[in-house]
Amino acid sequence: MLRPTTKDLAKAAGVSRATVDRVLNGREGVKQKTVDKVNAAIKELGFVRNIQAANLAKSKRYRFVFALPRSGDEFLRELVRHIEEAEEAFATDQIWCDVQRIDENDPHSIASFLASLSPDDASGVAIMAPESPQVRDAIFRLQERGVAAVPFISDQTTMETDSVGIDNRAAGATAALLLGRFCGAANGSVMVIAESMQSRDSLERRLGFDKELGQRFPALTALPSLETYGDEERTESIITNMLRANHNIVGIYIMSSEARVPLKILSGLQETDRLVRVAHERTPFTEKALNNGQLDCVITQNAGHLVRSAVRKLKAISDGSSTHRQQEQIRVEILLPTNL
Amino acid sequence: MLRPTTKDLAKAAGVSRATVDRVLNGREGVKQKTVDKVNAAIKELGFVRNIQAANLAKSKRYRFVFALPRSGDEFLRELVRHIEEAEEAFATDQIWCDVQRIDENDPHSIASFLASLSPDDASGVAIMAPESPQVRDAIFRLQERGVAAVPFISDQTTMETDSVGIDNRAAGATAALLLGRFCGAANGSVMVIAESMQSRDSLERRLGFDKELGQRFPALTALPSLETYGDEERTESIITNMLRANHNIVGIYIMSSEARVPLKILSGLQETDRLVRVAHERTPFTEKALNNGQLDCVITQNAGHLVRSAVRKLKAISDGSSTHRQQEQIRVEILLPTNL
DNA sequence: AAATTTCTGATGCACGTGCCTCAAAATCTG
DNA sequence: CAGATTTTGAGGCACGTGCATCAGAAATTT
Repeated sequence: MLRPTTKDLAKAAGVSRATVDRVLNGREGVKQKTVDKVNAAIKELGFVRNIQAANLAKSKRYRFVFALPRSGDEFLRELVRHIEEAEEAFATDQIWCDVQRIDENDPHSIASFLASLSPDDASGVAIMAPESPQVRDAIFRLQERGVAAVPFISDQTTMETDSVGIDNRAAGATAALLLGRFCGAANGSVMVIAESMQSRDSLERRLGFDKELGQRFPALTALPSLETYGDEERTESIITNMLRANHNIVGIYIMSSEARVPLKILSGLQETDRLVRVAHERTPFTEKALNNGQLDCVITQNAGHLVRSAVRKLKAISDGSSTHRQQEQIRVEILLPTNL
Repeated sequence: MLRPTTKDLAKAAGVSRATVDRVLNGREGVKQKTVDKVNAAIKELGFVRNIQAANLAKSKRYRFVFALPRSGDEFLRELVRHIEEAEEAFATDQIWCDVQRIDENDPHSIASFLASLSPDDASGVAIMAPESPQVRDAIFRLQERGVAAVPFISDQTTMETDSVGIDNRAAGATAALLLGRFCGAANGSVMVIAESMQSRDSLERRLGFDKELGQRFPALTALPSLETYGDEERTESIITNMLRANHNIVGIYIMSSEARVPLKILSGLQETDRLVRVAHERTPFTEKALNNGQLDCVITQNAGHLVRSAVRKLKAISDGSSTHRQQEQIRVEILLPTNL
């Protein structure tokens, strides 16, 4: 019933607690033979280090930094809110969380920010920034210095196992499937609106979307992606132009994580009522849009889960333990007016 | 940067650590005035009890029992799997989990099982059983004895705030919305299959389903619920009879949490290919069915989340702390072949 | 065999809290 | 005011682990 302690381990291995301690914490000056004996005992007894007690002894505290883009609209605000909530929820685990804004389009400044972090400032960092060689290198050097790091929401190919976020191809495919089915038997074309096609996330969503739409709904054609660059005027003009040029549009897929502006523009236009509209990310705005029928469906990743998963992953890396895969997989969620 | 300790509290309140301790742990023999002083200091310093250290001192271990129905098919198996996984994941928190099978239709035996639990055996129980006066009373007495208890998946009206599970009306409504939209412009009727309409869960799903279908899809009519009682032969006969009697069926809603048997029977029948099929709960079987097109959509509650949420809730009750609402709300998830 | 080096054991303090005892101080009672 | 009672303080041990020191044992080299 009780978990074995280091004392039990020592007895079982026929060594002293001091030696067990040396082995557990990888200190040198222990014969291989003795190390093996201790490891055998660990296995035999099923010893699990009591991290609470260990942290207490070390008076260890975790400080995790969320490096988030400086720009952004509602989705980002939601993230910050959830980070603050997580800070409270994890308070009993001696975990502090901070948000640090970074210039997502300036790899150099991101890299130098990461370079400035020492293990004393932060036990871990969750980084939301597009992939770039500088950032990738900075992350590696961080890890070498003993600071945990996980890519957050935006992919970094280099470290896929530890990244926190959804499978964007699956998200795109899901959007296609729902949009297609909601269109019924209609045939026509689908407008796709993105913020920018530079990021890997957008590319993957588009890839998944096209593949699924092509396979399952031959009657529907996806139009080329419109890129808003986060500029409201530009958004308005490209959308109206696209609608003018294509009279057979039956659906709209808003791929970017900030849906407010494009959707506002669409709602202002005539004759777009019958269009099936799918967007990404739960925000106060998309919730309202679902409820009043401006959106038919929202594909989202649970912002709270994202944050908590990042925290748990960072803590696990810090502790040198492993998290449970299953728990940390972020699901592609589908939001309808009925399941908000 | 450091969290204040009981020592700091004592100094701030101008009392000794012993008195702080008496106040924190609600021991008597402290003047109200002193209690107030300490509480004021707690607030002022933002003191948060270090539960890890406290548990260490008490050498507290949690044992949580999941009381699950003896009968059941794949969904229940999934639950058990997740409970075992949670046991590992929570090992570092000194938490043990056990599964105890109960006779879900015998309130008396459930009540006597609950009555047999003492705080020494279990720090908390998650109970999956239909509502009944005996069970409700037994739960109350458990709580009085200092054993935490949460209703698990199946509702107990009496203690709604602490229950772990989805909003079944929302689940039913979501099923209706998807089924309706997937049917396109067709009109006809919808077959509804349940295990039994005795349980509150089924009633609520049906309620949500009917309301949504009625409001949004006047062209579709929901037929009366077919009850399988978990009996395969019976299931087969009622389904074939229903199909024979209604030639305008366009969709099927399998409301029970075990979809395997009904769906197997449907697949064996001719002419049911074009029907839109919606079922509940993710299991190896429903996953396969989604992939090969036997099911169009699955409404589910994440079994892993359910289990972990129950554990966290039980622990929080045990600790006398509060969990964060947001995190513990179980979402109505929608599964399509693209987002498995 | 002696000297040196490498390895191991014994011991003790620390972390923050719970819980216990004993004595001292404050308050109340008659 | 004395005596009884309630309230408070001081101190110490425990939980399981990390970390440090020092002495002694074992292995290796000279």
